[in-house]
Amino acid sequence: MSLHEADIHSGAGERPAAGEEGARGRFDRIYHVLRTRICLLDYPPGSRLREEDLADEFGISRTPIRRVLVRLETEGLLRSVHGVGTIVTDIDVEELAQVYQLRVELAELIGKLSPIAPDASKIAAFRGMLARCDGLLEQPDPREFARINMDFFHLLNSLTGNEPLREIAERLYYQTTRIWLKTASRLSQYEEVLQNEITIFHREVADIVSAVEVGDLEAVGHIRRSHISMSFLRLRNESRS
Amino acid sequence: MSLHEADIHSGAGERPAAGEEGARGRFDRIYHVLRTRICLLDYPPGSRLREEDLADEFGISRTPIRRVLVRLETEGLLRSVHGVGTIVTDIDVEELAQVYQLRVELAELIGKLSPIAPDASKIAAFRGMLARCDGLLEQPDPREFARINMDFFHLLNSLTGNEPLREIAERLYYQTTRIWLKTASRLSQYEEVLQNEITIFHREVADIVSAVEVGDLEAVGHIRRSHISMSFLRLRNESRS
DNA sequence: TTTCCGCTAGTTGTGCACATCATCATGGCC
DNA sequence: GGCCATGATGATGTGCACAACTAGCGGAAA
Repeated sequence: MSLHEADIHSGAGERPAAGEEGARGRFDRIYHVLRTRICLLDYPPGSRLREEDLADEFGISRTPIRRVLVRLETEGLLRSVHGVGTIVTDIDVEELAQVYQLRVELAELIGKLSPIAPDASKIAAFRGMLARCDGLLEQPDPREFARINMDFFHLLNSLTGNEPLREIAERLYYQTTRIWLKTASRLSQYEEVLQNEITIFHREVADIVSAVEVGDLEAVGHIRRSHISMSFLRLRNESRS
Repeated sequence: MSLHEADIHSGAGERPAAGEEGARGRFDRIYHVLRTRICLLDYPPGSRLREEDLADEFGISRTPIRRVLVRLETEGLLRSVHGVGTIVTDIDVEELAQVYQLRVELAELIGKLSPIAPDASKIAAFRGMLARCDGLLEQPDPREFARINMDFFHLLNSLTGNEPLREIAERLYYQTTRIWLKTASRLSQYEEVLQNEITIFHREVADIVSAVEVGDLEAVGHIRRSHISMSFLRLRNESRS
């Protein structure tokens, strides 16, 4: 039944052979590239993605590109309209309130459902994240901030062994993460807000690293929960001003 | 923004025109049909779905069918392998333990996140569900049991206004609902188990209807939570015997 | 001047032919 | 007699041409 076992054949690799990649690997690669572009606002909300352009860029035809776009559409990041185009969904703070509510609840579950006790290398990864935050604090940059935030999320997500939970938390994260860059870039006191946000994020990372070091994953969940909640409230207040 | 409003034009409908359906409507229709077939074991685990057969059945080509299959694959109900076919995923009680854990937690959230106070028609729908359970109790049938269970889930899901939660809960539900029919059909004491399970389900519905009638949606969540949890434990015990 | 009709350009959706891949049967070689 | 190679077969994946559809522009009529 299980087709998952790696086939150990005789000579040259018939499988993805180190350098190559199968159809599934290419799908994942393009999917992640496009998702990152959307969340870093390389494709701003409302902009159009021409299927043929993407096909040319990745050196394939429209067909496999469409698979990726369909996936991104089900995730809520795109919307394809017949005869019009494939446009990046616009997002609004109020519309994301429900997603944030759900993320708050799920954050706590990460420390409760099948928690994975972090080993030495994982703890090292957390400390490395803290170091990146130090650098960010000295040299603030919104794009780099978004990237670190993303990497930190994946690291946190790896603390639970519950795969469905990981998948869902990831999906919700990518539905909401754009909103900060979008609203912040339109604020007048942009520099101040960025610096402030980075400072708060640095504290969150420091707190969580402390909790990880002593192996208290439930505490990680609580810290994370409160920070997601507060982050949303700040966002809401800023967008109303 | 909202394209959801029904267009009230002059004469003959330019939109889906009552009888017709757009590409998106057809997608949903076929998607639901196939999902139901999978969950009712019309397509048993391990069986193969030929894209061309499906294309012929629905009177279209392989292309739009593939969209549906890709979706069902991301939901975890199918698995397409190049050169082999698209096969219905096989499921195992132990593998679903994590999904059940998550469903247990989410069940409680339905009563907490943006609960919708049920109006008269909704309460009537719940009572109708109870009536269907009465009928089922007198004339046990596994397939009908699965159908009622499905409808009851959707009714419960409509009690929360949190759309992301509804979507996720639905996805997890359809990942797990097949397992009961599959394991039960292989038991020796099939009739007894079915009768017992229906009796318990009838109690659950009665309890929840009572809670809905007094408008206590948090209680609904708690009842639902405990029943999902116990249902999984029974399943696990039965499959081990 | 304004409004409405229709045309054109451009995009996604669909159908079909072919490429790619895995499985299985078959036959020759050791 | 057993084993490996090889081709036939049938499935999904890909590329391409065309259909369906929308938005915008332009011109003619009221």
